Amino acid sequence: MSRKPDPAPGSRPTLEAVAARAGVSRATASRVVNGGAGVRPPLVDKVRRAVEELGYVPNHAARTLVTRRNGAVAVIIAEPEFRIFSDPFFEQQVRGISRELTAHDSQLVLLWVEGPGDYDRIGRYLGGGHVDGALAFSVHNDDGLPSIIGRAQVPAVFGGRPGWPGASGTPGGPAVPYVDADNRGGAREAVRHLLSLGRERVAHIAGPRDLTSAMDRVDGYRDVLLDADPGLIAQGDFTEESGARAMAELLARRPDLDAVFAASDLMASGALRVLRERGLRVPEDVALVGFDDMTSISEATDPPLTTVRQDVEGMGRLMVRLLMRVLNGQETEPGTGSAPGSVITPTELVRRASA
Amino acid sequence: MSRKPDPAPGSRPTLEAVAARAGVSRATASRVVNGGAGVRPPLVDKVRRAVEELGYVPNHAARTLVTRRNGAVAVIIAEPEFRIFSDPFFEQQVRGISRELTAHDSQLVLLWVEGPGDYDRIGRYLGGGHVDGALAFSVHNDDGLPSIIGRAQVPAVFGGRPGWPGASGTPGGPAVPYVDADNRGGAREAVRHLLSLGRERVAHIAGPRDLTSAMDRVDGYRDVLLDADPGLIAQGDFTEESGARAMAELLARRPDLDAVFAASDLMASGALRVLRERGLRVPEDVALVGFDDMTSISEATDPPLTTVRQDVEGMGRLMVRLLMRVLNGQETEPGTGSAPGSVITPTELVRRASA
DNA sequence: ATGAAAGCGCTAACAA
DNA sequence: TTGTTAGCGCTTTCAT
Repeated sequence: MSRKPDPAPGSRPTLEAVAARAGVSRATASRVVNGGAGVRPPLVDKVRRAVEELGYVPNHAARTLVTRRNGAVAVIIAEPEFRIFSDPFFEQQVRGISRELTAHDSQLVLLWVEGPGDYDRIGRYLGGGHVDGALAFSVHNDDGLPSIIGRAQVPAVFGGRPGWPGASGTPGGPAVPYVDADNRGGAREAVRHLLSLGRERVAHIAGPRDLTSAMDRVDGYRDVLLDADPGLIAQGDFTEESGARAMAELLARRPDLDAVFAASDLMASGALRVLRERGLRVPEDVALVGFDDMTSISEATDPPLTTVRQDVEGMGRLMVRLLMRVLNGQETEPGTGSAPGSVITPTELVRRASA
Repeated sequence: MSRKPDPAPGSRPTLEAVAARAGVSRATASRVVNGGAGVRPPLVDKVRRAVEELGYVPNHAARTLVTRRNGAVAVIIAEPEFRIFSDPFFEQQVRGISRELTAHDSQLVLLWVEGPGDYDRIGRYLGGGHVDGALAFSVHNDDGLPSIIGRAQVPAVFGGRPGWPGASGTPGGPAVPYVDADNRGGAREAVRHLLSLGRERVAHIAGPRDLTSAMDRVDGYRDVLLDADPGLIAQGDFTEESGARAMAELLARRPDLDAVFAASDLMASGALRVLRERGLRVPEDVALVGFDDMTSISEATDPPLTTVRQDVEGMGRLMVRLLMRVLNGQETEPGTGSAPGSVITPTELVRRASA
């Protein structure tokens, strides 16, 4: 009877069906489905009821096709970080992202990069318009991810200040918006705290050289201790083990040190272990400050760690907000040719017993 | 000049543009883009070149609209499990899923459920046709997720045999395909191993009652020890702490026990701790077998744990394969009205020093 | 306030 | 083998 063949039994109802049932046009049905602004209440009601009865759910692809909005954001996680999901750090950041994305009615599409071999696939995906934007984490400087993202021309926000050129606004490379903690400021605060305690020989256990967060913390240390003996700085890699090694090194070079600022709680706990093995009391003989406030560590050590806290979940949420701002074009205002702004979130010194 | 207005500078080239540039029809261009079967080589070349020069990338939404295929699969993770990402178990399973999905040119969309309040959102998403199917994990019996997925009418595969009715093929509820390890068989093997060692009073530390995997392991234990003293079974919840408590309980009830089969390595390690505190030697006085073979635990204990291994990554991959089979309709063959099959993967006893 | 109609970019019959 | 054409389901001017 009907001109158009009846829909297959398994297929979902379309807007058309809703409109028919409500006795309105597709346009009106669409308006109602999208908020119903400018439609008279009785009609709104009719359509709503039809939607209900038919169990209508908008077809995403069709909508995307015309609106050019996907309602999805990619979160790119490279293997080394994923491994670190055990690291409360990452879990928290992803949780923040997930929550904020939900608040923006967007979905999280997880792109798991296991190696450079996956870059092609990722690039194709990003370029294919599957997602409105991407969230990535600043990994090591030599990482190829940034350029992949750049080529895909997809709006992106980084977690952590990227270390490659262009990130800081170098002409040539586009400025990438990022969200980072105030690592430098936090480090300064940690060191100043140690000085305020009367400590005079404050050592530093630094994180990996190719991580901007680690380097920023060294810079903060140096900001306060302008003329610090280079021998007071030892290199670590953010692991417990490296913290222990670095501590041993420092003790060998400067047995007279009376304070240590470690660039991560994990390294601080390693340092603490060595300190105790050597019979040095914390904080009496050596005061110790960590960084991150990973409570599973900082509250568990004996004594608990004084450390620098960063609001990791908040940083995750901020990444999303920044991205949304870019997506909504609020960054491309005609007057200001300004690049999308990055955000530095404040840190906070958390005093516990170790310093 | 042209009938259609020139595309906006920012927009991506369409198939139309590629076709025009290659001097062919859209249909031919489409054919080439999708493999190029049945198109003569010279044309294929031309089109390929045009694609290259224009940097053409197919529009996903448009393609999905007509093919009704998304190339995306949702992985639904509820908060409690996400937390367990620290659990190598989950990380491995998701890795398996991710790899297999990639092999099938599908994307992983992570749906993170923080609580029952999220069910609506999840249901809407699943129903909206954003994904071709869903992968979920069998959580506790009272979980509402299964029904959400059922209502959304989206093909799904579960990790772990669901505990709710219908899962086992109860009429009324649709049978949900799942992938699970042979928990019962593995448990039997563990207990038989203990018996083969000459042990006569084998106790069991069971996992949570609302987890089918845990209950299956109890069943396996009972299969072998038909007339076991109920006092030889103690209740745990898969945590280290609960394993310790259960061990203490067992020792109080049956000081004469000479073997323990714990339903998880974590609980086994807790039991081990208590055993040693009581001055009991493992395996001399009490032989101990765990389950899971989480090497970070089983290889680290002293003595290392004899345990039952399951191929977790493989199970993840299998979940995807099963789903793909459903998606490709290979399960709906006219003749067989059979429900999509579930898969039970074999386990393997790994002998170390504890038994 | 509502409806008619024009596409969004692509695939898949169907023709040629 | 290639091209023509008809939609997929939706949003959005533009009329009314």
